[in-house]
Amino acid sequence: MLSKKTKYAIKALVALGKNAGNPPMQIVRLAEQEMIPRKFLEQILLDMRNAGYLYSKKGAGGGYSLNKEPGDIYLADILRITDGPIAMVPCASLKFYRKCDECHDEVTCGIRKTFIDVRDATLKVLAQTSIADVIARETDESIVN
Amino acid sequence: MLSKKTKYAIKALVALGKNAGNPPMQIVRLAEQEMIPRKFLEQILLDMRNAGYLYSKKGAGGGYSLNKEPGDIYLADILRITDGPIAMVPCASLKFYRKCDECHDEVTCGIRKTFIDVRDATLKVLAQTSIADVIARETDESIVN
DNA sequence: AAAAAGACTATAGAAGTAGTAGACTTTATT
DNA sequence: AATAAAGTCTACTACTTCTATAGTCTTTTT
Repeated sequence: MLSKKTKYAIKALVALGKNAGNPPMQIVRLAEQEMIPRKFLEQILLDMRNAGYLYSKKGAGGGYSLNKEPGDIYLADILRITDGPIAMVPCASLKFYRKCDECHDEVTCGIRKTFIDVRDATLKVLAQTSIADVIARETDESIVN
Repeated sequence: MLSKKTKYAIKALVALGKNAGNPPMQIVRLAEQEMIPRKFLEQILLDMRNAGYLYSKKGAGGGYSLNKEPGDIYLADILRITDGPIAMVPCASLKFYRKCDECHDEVTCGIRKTFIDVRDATLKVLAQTSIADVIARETDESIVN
């Protein structure tokens, strides 16, 4: 399951994406608008900023805005910042590889091979879906289930 | 991330699959062989048994064996027993659907639509991979990464 | 100087995961 | 019939991670 942190992060990026062109948005406003606990959102935005996705400005008239085009921010990258690995087992992770505790022989592990397939299938979606895509889909009612 | 419970469950099913034809396997032996804490494994096997995947026999000479063909036990079903939903958000789950707390309008939610795609991609692998497939892949060294 | 914003660190509470304990039931063997 | 060998079931504890909150500091504008 996605953490709330990740959901909040995506919602914040979407909101900031829609706000592009306008003056930066303050944390408080974003929090209210998206129904996210203010101080929690603060941390999340900081993470995203430190990862280069957001630009922030202090002082009166300051706030947050996107530091990239919405079309260049992919969900896979966001998830990795907020939730860590995308793979379901550490030994199948591309960016957070770690040996599984329970695994003696990784090369012949049937479980690992299967979950590498799962990872690839998941990434095929998440690494190709950008914030712009998410925004575009919001108004597209063609997909029902 | 997969819970240890799920990993243990898969390993146990694989071991029991390989043991098919022989007398049932005792929990203690299975636990030792697969390096799974005995009492924890006990619970897991019970769950799998109550879900119809295992047959158990009490008393001397008793133990556990598969109640289905290894080819008829799919990872998706196991995961659902041990970890619950496969989707990354409750509102995108087929078997464990629940409304997301943060979501006002589900129909137009771009996040939901994307994670339905992820769910489908994941299921395409997990609902088609059986314990028999996992066993088969163990000896197949053709897949390296 | 004051006010408006974000930056950063620490901590607390809640929930979920992993593992342990123990008493009970069924079955086979002697 | 008694004993031993298994699985059954429920409760509980420890640990970790997630969610959220608090407070102090820094920067920028007016």
